[in-house]
Amino acid sequence: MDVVSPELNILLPDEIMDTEAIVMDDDPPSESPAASGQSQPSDNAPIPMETDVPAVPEIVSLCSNAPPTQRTQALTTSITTDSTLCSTTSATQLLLTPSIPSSSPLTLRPTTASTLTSTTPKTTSSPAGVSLTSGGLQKLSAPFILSANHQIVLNKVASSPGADTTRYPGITTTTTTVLSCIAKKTQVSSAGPIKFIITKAVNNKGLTAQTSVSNVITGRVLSTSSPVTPPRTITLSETLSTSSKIAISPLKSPSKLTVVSVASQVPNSPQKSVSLPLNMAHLGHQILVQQSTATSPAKPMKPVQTVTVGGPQFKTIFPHSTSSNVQQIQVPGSRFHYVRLVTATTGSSTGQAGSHSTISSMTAKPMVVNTAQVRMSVPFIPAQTMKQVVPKPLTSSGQVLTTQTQQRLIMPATPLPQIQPNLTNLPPGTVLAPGSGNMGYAVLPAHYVTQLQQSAYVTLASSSGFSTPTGIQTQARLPLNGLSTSDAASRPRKSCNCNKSQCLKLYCDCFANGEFCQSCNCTNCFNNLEHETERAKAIKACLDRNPEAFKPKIGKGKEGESDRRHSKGCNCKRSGCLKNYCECYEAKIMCSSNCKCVGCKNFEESPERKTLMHLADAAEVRVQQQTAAKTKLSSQISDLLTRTTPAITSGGGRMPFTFVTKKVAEATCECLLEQAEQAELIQQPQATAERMILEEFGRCLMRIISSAGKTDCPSINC
DNA sequence: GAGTTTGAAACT
DNA sequence: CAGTTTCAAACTC
Repeated sequence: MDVVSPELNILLPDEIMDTEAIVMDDDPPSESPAASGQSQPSDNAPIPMETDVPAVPEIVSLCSNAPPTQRTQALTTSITTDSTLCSTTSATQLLLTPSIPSSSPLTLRPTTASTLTSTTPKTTSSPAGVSLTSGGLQKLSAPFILSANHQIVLNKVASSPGADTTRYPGITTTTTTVLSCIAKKTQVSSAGPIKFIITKAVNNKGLTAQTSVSNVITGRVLSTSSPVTPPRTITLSETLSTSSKIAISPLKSPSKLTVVSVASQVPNSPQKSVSLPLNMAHLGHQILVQQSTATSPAKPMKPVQTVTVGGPQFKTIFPHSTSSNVQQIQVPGSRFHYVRLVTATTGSSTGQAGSHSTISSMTAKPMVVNTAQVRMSVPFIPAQTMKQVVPKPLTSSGQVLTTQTQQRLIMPATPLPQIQPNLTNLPPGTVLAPGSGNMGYAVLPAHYVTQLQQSAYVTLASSSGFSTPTGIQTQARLPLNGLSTSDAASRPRKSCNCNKSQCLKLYCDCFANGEFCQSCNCTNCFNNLEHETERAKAIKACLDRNPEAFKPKIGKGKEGESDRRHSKGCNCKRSGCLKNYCECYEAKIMCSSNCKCVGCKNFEESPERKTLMHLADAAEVRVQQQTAAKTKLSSQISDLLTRTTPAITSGGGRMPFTFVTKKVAEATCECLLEQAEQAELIQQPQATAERMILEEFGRCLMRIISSAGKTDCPSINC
């Protein structure tokens, strides 16, 4: 069956990260009969961001039309297959298993096998009115294809009491329905099994067992033939929260469910449509569309908010009412930091603040996502502070989108130049309008946000956008090249010195690490927000050359560092792999069979390596000793000062110099001056006078010494 | 700090 | 895929 046990779900995050570790479950052919006939392009390579997704909940939230009083549900559907088609067209229906324990994950099962062969564009809609429509996948018959790494998150909060809940039977909550689709490019293997896994992410309270989701969400997943690629997951998570938070299945949440394929079909429902270009899958973008739950029941969400792909009106809005609006997403193993911009809690939505959203994929077209409200998460630089994004009021359509029903789009900043906003003219960080060309998204590196913190807010919105203040959130570092998160966090950010690459090639470490250049020594740098268009192109070019380009080169070892190895291997010829020229040595790992190095000395038994290790250890010991010595000395000095200070006033145990206070010195000087005056008065020769003064000085010293320990403040009397 | 060496990335 | 060039970091002086 499509349902994955909760235990298995717990493992999902790691599995998702490690694509190889993920084993696709073979679905009975009956489940995806149509899929067999279809062939999906498997060209897409997983995007680093997407591959790292495990930690990041990928959510497509479908706003439910349930009454506001109902609790929010987030359904997370995980597609575990390598090649995944999340199309609205698929006939597959998801069913919620009845009587699911509150803690137990929700199970959606496709009532029918997903049809991959459908040539007509199809639309999937959540009960909330969110629909995914496949626009032009004639041959693929898939509404849209998401590469494995891509995440599409549609999160809507159902607010309208009149909303159609029938499609989501059992789901009574009006809160947030989240459907996350992570689709990886897949080769269209002949019948790829489709699996649905729906997990109740947070709370199951409102969920009734009887609810069937079949109509609500239809997902198709084509299993890829490539063994290497891990299955992708689409997760529908149900959350109770009425807050603006995006329902995200916790990384290790036991409630997480894995759904192989999910397709929602809600034809005819007015919906926002988001068209995703096929190539988008290549880029591995994450798209998060979330409609936050309306806090006030008085304002039911409108059933449909249409996002038109390719439409000029794609809008991205980042409400900034609170710092909570920005959610940090840390993806283990990924160099990118994702920042999830979450819709503000409450707001007045006017016009068609989309309670419904439609995502349509068009085969050959570059994707244009048009949504009144879309939020995006972008890979971020680690340890950066995120800043606010303020939604701007939409002016063009005359619709005012409020934070309540906003859809959020999370996308990697990198790929998809088609949807890349033109940020060139934007003041850094303040407001990001949907770029020239219909694109309503923005890529914000964390540090950039930090840089912009002084700005009142950062707004990502369509040209007509909204404006609202946003909060600030600090991001954690992502693991970098096999380094643990903490290591990465401790790792000082290196500034590059690029001159000719414009910091848009992998030569540039900043760029390679998915970071914007900041405080670098580079010249003619394009690795910044001002050149986001160029940067996006460069990223795409890199990914075209090597889909793994932004993935960590050092695989994480499962059994310790010994298992860490360079995914690609080094190619050293002269360094013996014992210098930092060698990426293996630099990563403090030994060369492996992946390496093509010549004269390698970076292996376990290498005497040279051992010598270096010993030297390095010795040096480290010396450094540690020096540090310890400095620390000790500093501590002693500090302690001494601490002890001596009170001794001045208290007396006993004082250091000798502590008795020579200013007062004592002045008294001594007076005594000496008086002695000199007396010598002058009696007309003593200079030599005698000097002797008298010295003798007096000696007496003063004796008095000081004798008074030491006797009084708090020695007195000098001539 | 300037110049050299090195190997990954990019290019052909 | 292999050979060459470009590039920036690592290294040396």
